[in-house]
Amino acid sequence: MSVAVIGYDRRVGRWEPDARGRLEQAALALYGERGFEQTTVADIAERAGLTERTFFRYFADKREVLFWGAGRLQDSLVSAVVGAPDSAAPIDAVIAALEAAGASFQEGRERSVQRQAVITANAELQERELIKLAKLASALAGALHRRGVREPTASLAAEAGITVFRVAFERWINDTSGRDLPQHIRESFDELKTVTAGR
Amino acid sequence: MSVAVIGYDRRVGRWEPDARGRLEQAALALYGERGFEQTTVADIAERAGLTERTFFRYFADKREVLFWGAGRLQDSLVSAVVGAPDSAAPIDAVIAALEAAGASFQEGRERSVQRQAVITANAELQERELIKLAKLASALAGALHRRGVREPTASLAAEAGITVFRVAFERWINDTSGRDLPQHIRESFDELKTVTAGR
DNA sequence: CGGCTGATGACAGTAACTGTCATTAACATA
DNA sequence: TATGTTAATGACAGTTACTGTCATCAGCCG
Repeated sequence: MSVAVIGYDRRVGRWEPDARGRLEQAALALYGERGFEQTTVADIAERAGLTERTFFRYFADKREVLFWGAGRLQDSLVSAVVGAPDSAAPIDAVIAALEAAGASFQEGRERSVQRQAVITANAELQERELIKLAKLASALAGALHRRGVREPTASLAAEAGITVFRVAFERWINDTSGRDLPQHIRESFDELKTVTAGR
Repeated sequence: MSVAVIGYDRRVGRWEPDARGRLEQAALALYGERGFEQTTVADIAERAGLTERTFFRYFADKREVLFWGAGRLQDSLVSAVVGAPDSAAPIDAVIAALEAAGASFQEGRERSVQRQAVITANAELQERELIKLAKLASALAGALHRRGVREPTASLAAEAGITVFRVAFERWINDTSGRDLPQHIRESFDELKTVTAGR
């Protein structure tokens, strides 16, 4: 049994620690090696030294391994928007929050690139990504409501912000010039302003 | 066998005609009655007097029944954008196309309301809707490219247009004032302009 | 009349996900 | 120390979406 082999002596509790982390690591590795569809949950569980059933105790489905981190991102964005200076216009509060969060992506760019390659190669994963972004937009609209912003202004500012982020993120991933994500966000936002400006 | 019962005498070919239409009708009815998850493909096939296997010959998956019409919408939007006057700014070409397409939704508003209720009640269906809209945005960006618009302007104009459409569509669905979809699109677009305008 | 075609059925198979109960080291408490 | 409780996992059966493959057979065409 690999469970017994892998560092049994170091184990404190009854089981090898960090089951969730091991599952995540196994899944990401396999998705990268063979692709998402070609990886079964049984494969992942086996590599992690666990069973399929345990996988589904930690992740709602096979896709969620790649996305459960989105919750933290959402929380930090929401508090940034809520805590923005009263003087900030809705869209500026949103963009500033995205820039700040974008900065923390900077360090793990290579990881983001690989993750995005897995997602881009699979339609199901793109669907999941889109709904996470939609929830993010919805949460940001809620944060704007807390600032006293009304509809449809709040939704449009939040959705426009997410649009800027998506375009900027894609450009950052494919960027060879070394510009960082916050910078791409600023540029895309400026471009959006230009695009929507009446003549 | 219900196949034999349902108008056997009127049948011209070997089988009851319009298998696809019968499957679609059965699926929409069942999704409305019991909800999407509580409906199995076997249920749908049975009501249509066909087998599960045949369902999957017409629809790639259980969700696609609700979305295969999106292809036509996309085609009409793309040709509207391509055929817009040279003088039209990118975003205006997109919004005009959406308004025109939106007008054709007007007649079947009740149908749209019911369909949207089914989608809103199910996360999987929302995912599919989002990816259809994303493809739409991508196609619109492509249409703008054909007008000589460059990146990131094309993507941003297309995505911003889709954002406007989404917000407008939601408001139209929940509207009690009787304003039509094109009008909601105009209003949302104006609001977006205001939101993104620098002070 | 006979051969071909295309829509469908029959059937077996895979894999994602769920429900349920059993197991057992660790821990708490008497 | 004994004993009951808990929490993480395993075992296992079941459902259902979806796929591959081959059989069927009415209608059409030569």
